[in-house]
Amino acid sequence: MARSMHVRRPATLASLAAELGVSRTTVSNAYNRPDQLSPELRRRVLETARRLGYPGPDPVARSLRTRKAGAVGLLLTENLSYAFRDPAAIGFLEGLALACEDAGQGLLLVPANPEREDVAAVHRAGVDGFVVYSVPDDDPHLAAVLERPVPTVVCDQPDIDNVDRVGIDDQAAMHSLAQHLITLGHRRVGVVCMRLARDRNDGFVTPDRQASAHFHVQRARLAGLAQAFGSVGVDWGSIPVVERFDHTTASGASAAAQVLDRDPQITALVCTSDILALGALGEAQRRGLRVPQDLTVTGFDGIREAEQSGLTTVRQPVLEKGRAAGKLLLDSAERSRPRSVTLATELIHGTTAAPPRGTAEERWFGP
Amino acid sequence: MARSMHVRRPATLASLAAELGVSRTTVSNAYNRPDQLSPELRRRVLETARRLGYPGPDPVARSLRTRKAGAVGLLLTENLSYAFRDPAAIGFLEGLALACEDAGQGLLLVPANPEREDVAAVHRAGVDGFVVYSVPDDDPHLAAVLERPVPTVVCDQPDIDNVDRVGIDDQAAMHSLAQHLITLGHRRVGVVCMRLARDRNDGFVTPDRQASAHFHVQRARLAGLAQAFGSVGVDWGSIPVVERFDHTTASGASAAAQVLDRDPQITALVCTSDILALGALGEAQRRGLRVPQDLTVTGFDGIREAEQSGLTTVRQPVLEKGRAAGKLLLDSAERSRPRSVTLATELIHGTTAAPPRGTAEERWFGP
DNA sequence: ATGAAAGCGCTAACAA
DNA sequence: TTGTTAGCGCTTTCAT
Repeated sequence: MARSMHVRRPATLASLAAELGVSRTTVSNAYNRPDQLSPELRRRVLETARRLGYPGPDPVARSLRTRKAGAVGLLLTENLSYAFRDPAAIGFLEGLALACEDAGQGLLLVPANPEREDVAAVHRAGVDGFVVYSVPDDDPHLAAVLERPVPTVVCDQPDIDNVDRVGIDDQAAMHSLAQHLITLGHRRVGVVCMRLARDRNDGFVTPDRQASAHFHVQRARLAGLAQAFGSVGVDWGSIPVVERFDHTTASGASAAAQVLDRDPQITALVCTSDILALGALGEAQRRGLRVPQDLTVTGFDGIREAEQSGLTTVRQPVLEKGRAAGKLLLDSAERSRPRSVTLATELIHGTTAAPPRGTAEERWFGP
Repeated sequence: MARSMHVRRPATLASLAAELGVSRTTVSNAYNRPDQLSPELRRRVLETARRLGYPGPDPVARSLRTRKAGAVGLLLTENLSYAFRDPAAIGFLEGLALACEDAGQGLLLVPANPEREDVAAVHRAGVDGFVVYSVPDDDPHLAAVLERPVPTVVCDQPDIDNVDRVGIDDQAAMHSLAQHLITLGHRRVGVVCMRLARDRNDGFVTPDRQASAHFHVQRARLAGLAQAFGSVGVDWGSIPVVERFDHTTASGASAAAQVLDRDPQITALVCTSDILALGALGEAQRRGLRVPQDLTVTGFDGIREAEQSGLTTVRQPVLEKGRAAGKLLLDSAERSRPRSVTLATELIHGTTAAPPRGTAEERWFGP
């Protein structure tokens, strides 16, 4: 297969028009409005274009003129490549990609490194709108996005003035999971959660930090737990809650260890994500704790790996979330803005939750 | 969190300059070259910008002027969302994202639906270069990319004039896997392969179609097999080769069934991808065939799921491939083009390959 | 069916 | 340090 040689842009629409002795309009029409042109002339234009190595109208110049980039920007909290390591994020991406595909729009992954506060990439992104996926509410990248005069949809985020939103009711979902554990008889529990703010804090979390977490999702899930357990008389302040910056099974394992070391008497370990829960499961096994007989472990998200392990968790429709975000953004019918979509979740009764040892409940539910 | 209201772009660099009574250059410098400006003036500019709701220089206009889009385009053979369902593609994407991130470049997923021959998305993409991942060599999207006057890197593709390339030696890798099977004693084998061309052909494949496959990767892998088995006297034309358009475990299962129905005597089933092999494993189980005692099954890629199943396969460094592609593209040092990177592969001796039943080899290797 | 004129919003020499 | 001058390459009324 051969390729024509051209290092520098060899021809422009204007030079092509000059060569042909026609106006720029005509050449433009040859590409964009074939019907505005005699077929014969169009053929001549296209042929001359080929001969001159004219690659067709420059997309950037066209974008400037038409005020349309033909792409949607995606802002992620994490290193760009993280999106491809977290199953939940992958599901979200797939859904979003689906929506973009349907609309013939590109999907631009914006490199927003949370370490550097380099907002330039947001400014540089030539897109018609942004989707923001689960970033801390004080993220400078988010602020930069909101300053751009393009429509935006935020995911897993609290309401923002005049901005569309899609998400789930994290607090209610976690509340119902907690309720389930309470019904089983659990009162003395431990918690493993994801990053609560931009600073790294691998360790125990004060109630204060819980309440003021900058990641909406984590704050809401913890609030759901605190509320449910608080309402049956548990002193939430005394419950060990351990935070991890990195979202990996290894983090889940080490966090679980930290909780279990602090209070070996806990009967249940609630994790705010499946990934963390999977790690916790590993740690339990390492310690010879049988799940669920000796220890109940729960997750959140409903990723496939969790399902395969029989994890008790909350399933959320990640793909749908992505698709909804895309649809919302691309559905430019400027109806009642801002719009808000809250998707349903489902409590998954897996095999990793059971009544605590030696309780009356255990006899009812079987050992 | 509040957001300023502006439906239409409210201000431009020019209007801001006018308001301030300074030149456009000065405003531009305030954003792009802070050092070319007295701090005081800069402060005034930025403050007035905020007051007027000026969101900073328009990225598209800037791109037009600077001839830099700050993004890399990715062209995939499949529906855009497919990339997020195939583990190998995900690994590639992760690697590519890593490289982009390092360079502060965005990654634009170009919606190239293989069904429609709609090349417009390629023309519309405002990018500084393209990475093309495993498309058929006659794909019109590929042709469109090659016509764009930007650098391009192709993956898993035969050499193209003047275009950088990264890949593995598919033929050699498959040859060595075949050699392994031959050593074990297999002669009567069946093959399950991925899509060989743009048309759907779910069924048996003629030798002709094998040799003229438009997907380089599949063609090379089949060639490696044919060569290895041919050299020990196997009549490759009599070997059942079944193709599947969709790349799923379900496809692998049904293709395996088709092969086994055609020739129940085969001792080994060679699949050209792990996904297909995983499906084949399921089908074998369904038929009560023990692997590897009754049937040997092999894959290709080395995805995690394969590793977990103990699949005998060829591991290729998908993440590295993505990263190498990105580096090649972004490393604009215009050295000796075209450059070509061939990464190493590794034969994984899993637990799904053993000598055929009742052979001398079986006695040597154990049952 | 084709052309002329008027920018889209910005940056980069080069001057002052 | 700041301003002037020229476009980057294209599309789009509005005429003809």
